[in-house]
Amino acid sequence: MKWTALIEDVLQRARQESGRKQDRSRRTEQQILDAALRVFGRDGISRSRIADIAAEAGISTSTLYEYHTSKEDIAYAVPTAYLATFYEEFAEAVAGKTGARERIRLYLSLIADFARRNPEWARLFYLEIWPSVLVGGTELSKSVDDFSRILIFLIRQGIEEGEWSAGIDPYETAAILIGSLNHVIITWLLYRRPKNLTKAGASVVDRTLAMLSLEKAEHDKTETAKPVAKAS
Amino acid sequence: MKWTALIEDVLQRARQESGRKQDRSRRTEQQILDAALRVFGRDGISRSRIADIAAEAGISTSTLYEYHTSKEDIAYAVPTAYLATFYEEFAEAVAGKTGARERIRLYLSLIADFARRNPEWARLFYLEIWPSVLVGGTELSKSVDDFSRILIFLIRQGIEEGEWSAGIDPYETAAILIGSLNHVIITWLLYRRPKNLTKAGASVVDRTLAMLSLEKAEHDKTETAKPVAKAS
Amino acid sequence: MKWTALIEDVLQRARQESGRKQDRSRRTEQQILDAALRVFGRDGISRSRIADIAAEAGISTSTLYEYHTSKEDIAYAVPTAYLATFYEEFAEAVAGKTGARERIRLYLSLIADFARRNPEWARLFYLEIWPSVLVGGTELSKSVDDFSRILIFLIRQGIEEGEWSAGIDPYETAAILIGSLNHVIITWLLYRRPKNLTKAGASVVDRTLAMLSLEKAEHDKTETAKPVAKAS
Amino acid sequence: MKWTALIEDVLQRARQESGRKQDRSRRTEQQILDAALRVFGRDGISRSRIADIAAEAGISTSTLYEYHTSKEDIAYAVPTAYLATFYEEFAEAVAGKTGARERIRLYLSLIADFARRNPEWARLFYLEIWPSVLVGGTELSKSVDDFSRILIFLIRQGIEEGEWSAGIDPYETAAILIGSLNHVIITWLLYRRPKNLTKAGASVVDRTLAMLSLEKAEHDKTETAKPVAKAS
DNA sequence: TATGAATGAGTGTTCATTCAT
DNA sequence: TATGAATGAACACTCATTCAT
Repeated sequence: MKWTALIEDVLQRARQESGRKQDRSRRTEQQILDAALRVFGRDGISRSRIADIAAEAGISTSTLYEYHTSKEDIAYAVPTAYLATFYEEFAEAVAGKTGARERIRLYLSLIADFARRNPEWARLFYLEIWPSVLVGGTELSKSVDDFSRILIFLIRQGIEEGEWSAGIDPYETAAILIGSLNHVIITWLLYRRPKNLTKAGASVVDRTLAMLSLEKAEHDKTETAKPVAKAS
Repeated sequence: MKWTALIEDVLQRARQESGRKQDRSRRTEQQILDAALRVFGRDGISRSRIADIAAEAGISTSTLYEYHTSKEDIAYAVPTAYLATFYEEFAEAVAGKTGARERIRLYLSLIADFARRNPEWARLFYLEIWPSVLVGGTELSKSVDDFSRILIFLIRQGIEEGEWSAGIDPYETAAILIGSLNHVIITWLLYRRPKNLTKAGASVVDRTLAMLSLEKAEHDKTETAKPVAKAS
Repeated sequence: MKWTALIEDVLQRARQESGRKQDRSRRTEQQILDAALRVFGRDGISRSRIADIAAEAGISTSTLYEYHTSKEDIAYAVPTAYLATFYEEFAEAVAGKTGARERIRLYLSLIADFARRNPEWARLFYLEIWPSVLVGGTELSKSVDDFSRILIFLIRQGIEEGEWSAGIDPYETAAILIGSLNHVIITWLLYRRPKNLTKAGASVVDRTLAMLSLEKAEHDKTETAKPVAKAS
Repeated sequence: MKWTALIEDVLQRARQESGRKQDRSRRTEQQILDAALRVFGRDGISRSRIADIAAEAGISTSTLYEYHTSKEDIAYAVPTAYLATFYEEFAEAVAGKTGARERIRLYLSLIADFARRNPEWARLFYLEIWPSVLVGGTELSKSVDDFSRILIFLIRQGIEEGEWSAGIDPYETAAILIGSLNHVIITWLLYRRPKNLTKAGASVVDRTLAMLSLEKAEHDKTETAKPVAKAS
């Protein structure tokens, strides 16, 4: 699969037209999502009451049920909507970039920056949604999986481009890149430290990427050494 | 603070033996914790019902209240108990090791292995407890913090021992080490992949440690290069 | 009151044409009644939702309210409409018949046959409407009462015609005739047994009527016997 | 199957030990059933609120749920309990009777009398439960079926005893006997007429039984006539 | 120590009905 | 005439927790 095709695919999954046409509906829907995010972020999903969400959205409980069939449904709709925005942002920003390394750099930095700009969503996503993607099969869980999918794709691309060693496990590399970043983000969400998440995110991304380059260099050295040894 | 003092401190906090003396009580208490772990792991903390835990433990709900004052109390007791076991195991195993690098290696590998041996607890800990350490101030949250504390301590020690660059941020290094490992563990919890967690854990630990060494080497080169450059 | 007057009266009450003139309205009204019958028959009145009825009728819920003021209103309109049809059918068919016995025979047989031809309505009528005619005073409840009224009238007529004993209670006789038939109909509705309701209905009607005749004969014998006894 | 075996079977199905042992429980259970009967009888099952039942029983809603898992469950428990009582009463009373005719007479008369003595239950049973035995498979629906089963059994026995014609359909005969009686009972429930249900019930039972005897006599005559005709 | 019984406070969800367009 | 949108009033059911024995 090509890069453009992958992005298209991801975008398509993320964009979920609500089917509603009328203007009023659209506005209400947005109000609900905003309200839900605020309430979920404040109380946590399980402790949130839909009555609160409705009140926060300025509508009645029953109206909320006109838009979402259950509490669970809302709990999924919120991250889904934001995920879509994130992927849109990324798709736009990545257009100018070539080379796997640069793309990964952009991707991971954007993740951190997006979390900083949407802290309530990030809290919800990293502390509640992600851990419970257990409930597989949902559209959402696929969208979450896309997170890794993109990274894995780019790592493989980087290997092809000779950026990183061919011998390494892409999944492990992905774990290092995204795991490190996640840890920084989660720490920020829990303790608001380090102060500047965007900077800290970029820093850890640059560092891990640099380490991967060093690893490649080291690897190349060893590889080259062997033939020489044989030749002698 | 010295290493031994740190470990002592951590152990002390973790060991929170409940004052129960009688044998029967102890057995019942253990049954409760086992049952709670199973139920929490299966249904998630918020969806678990204490009636279920009591049933699983083979006692009546009211009896359960003789041992724990509330649901929250149980939710804390379970991870606490395991955390204590983990720290005990680590304290024992680390006794023979010297050098920050070796200790970190042991520490992180043991984390992965412990998760593999106690998957239900790991599920609970990584997907529920950790993300919600929000509720700060508790003894538990301190025990969880000890996780990072030990690592940070060892990284600092490593820096002192000249193992890693002095210029780096220990917290970022910790984020890389533990974030990578966590990601591997969580992936395993959610998808049971990679198959062998102990091996995969050790692998990612070795790799990140190796990368840190390369980083140090690179750093040293640059540092040494400069004076040379100046000298020229 | 004369037979023709009774029938006229019954017909008039049953025919409660709604004032709608326009063609489209009429068609929609019919669609609503059909839909309501289907939904009521399927889910039972109390568990039916008007949203379902509207959907089944292919219109919006709000449109349904243009035709009926409430759920109760629909619940009455459906049986009323069918009851009217039934009485029309009966009025037409009975025109050629003379004699109370023949008329009763026709009446009861038609009841069974009508139920067979309109099983959904029958289900609604026998299992929901009839039992709850509790809510008296309505036009509908009067129409339901007409059911018995007609029968009672004919039984009295039969007594006058010397068909049955004068000493018997017409209400009890009616209970026997219609109770037996109802039981057959209800059994059919619940278990679809006997297979052929029209036949089974006719059979039980004929049998009960025959039994009434035997009773009359027996009665006459006893009555005649007595004077004879006295004479001796 | 023998008569005694049939009765045993019916009784066993009807008697449903609640499993509760303690005295307080038993009393509460009874209070619930009494309250439910009152409320159901007053408002109809679907319009009854369990909060009302609980209040009527002098307990809290949640306590009610300790005894019954759902509203439906209560709706079944009430008629079931009374049905059990009825079968007990019948079993005791029938002990002294021999002969199918006498037994049927007792059976049907007892049905009417039982309805008179328990009018709230009768209202519930005849106007709500019976019509909706649709929901088959329940223990209750079997207990309801036992109603007919007993009658059919006795009719067959009567045929064997030469009480009634062998040529007739027992199910139709049952429909006549029980349908007539039901109609009388339902009329009484709806309009409180005739005043004395016990008497009216006994009357219609006696009359239908008498009619069946006349039918048999008539049948015998015809049967005997034929051979004679042949002999000539 | 153990438990059967009881409960208060809560909450997600339904549905008939109205209203502005 | 038709309907999309909105809602108030209910209501069944849950569950952590207490208390008398």
